[in-house]
Amino acid sequence: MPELPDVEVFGRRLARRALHHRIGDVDVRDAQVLDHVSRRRLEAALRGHRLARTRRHGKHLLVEIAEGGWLTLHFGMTAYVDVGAADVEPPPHARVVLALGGERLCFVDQRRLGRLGLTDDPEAFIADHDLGPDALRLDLRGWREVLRGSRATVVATLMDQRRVAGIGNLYSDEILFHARLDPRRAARSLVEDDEPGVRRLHRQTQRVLRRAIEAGADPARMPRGWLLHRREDGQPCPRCGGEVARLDVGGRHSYWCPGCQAA
DNA sequence: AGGTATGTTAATTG
DNA sequence: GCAATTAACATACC
Repeated sequence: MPELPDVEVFGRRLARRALHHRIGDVDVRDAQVLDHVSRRRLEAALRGHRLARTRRHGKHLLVEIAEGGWLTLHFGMTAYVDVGAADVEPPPHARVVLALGGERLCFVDQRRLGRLGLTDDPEAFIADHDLGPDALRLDLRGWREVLRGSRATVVATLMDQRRVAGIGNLYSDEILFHARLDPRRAARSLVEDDEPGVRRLHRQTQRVLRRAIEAGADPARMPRGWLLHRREDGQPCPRCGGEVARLDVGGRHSYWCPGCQAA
């Protein structure tokens, strides 16, 4: 599930409960989730040290280690951060568990596509991963640049982490729905002859992502009028009642309303 | 048993 | 070089 709002929520959870404690045991239960770092090196970087603050870029969460360095987390398809009391059993599929005083911090990942690593330099980390600007920090001018630079469709552009970081399948559909844009449309055509469309895209990206964060990234708590409750071919559109359609983009399914997302 | 899943990356094709 | 497509990764769920 983890797109920008999910990662933001994980970061806030961690910031609220896992900072400033002295780290005890570093229990790597499954080394497969370690990203180019050995158990030894991870333990040396963490044990006896403290987490100082969090920072998010797109779908990546970075956690500064007070004594130096940053922990990097990416959540793949199924990973999340769990913080609980030290005496409560970690959830199933906890892959890395840090002891933090009375608490324990878990990186949990059923499918093991998530990754946890270390970096000394967040900027270099972002550059190495070829990440574009974070979707929430992109202003109108930034959007024009992103769209102008792409020859792909607007839906592919939104999901391309190298162009703009943080938006995946679910939220690209939601944003385009509220911005009333046809996902198949060429990104560049927006800058060329649809300034109002560019403005809607900017505005709705902000609105949708912020609102999703407020809802704790839990779809059940998001507004009833949102498309994500109707992600199935033939479901009624929450705005016009027309049929939601499926579009296949890059091997996954995207949903939109041909009735209200004009070409 | 087979299809599906909100992500990333490499290989392939046009 | 760019964009689109496909497969692979790994695993639980329906």
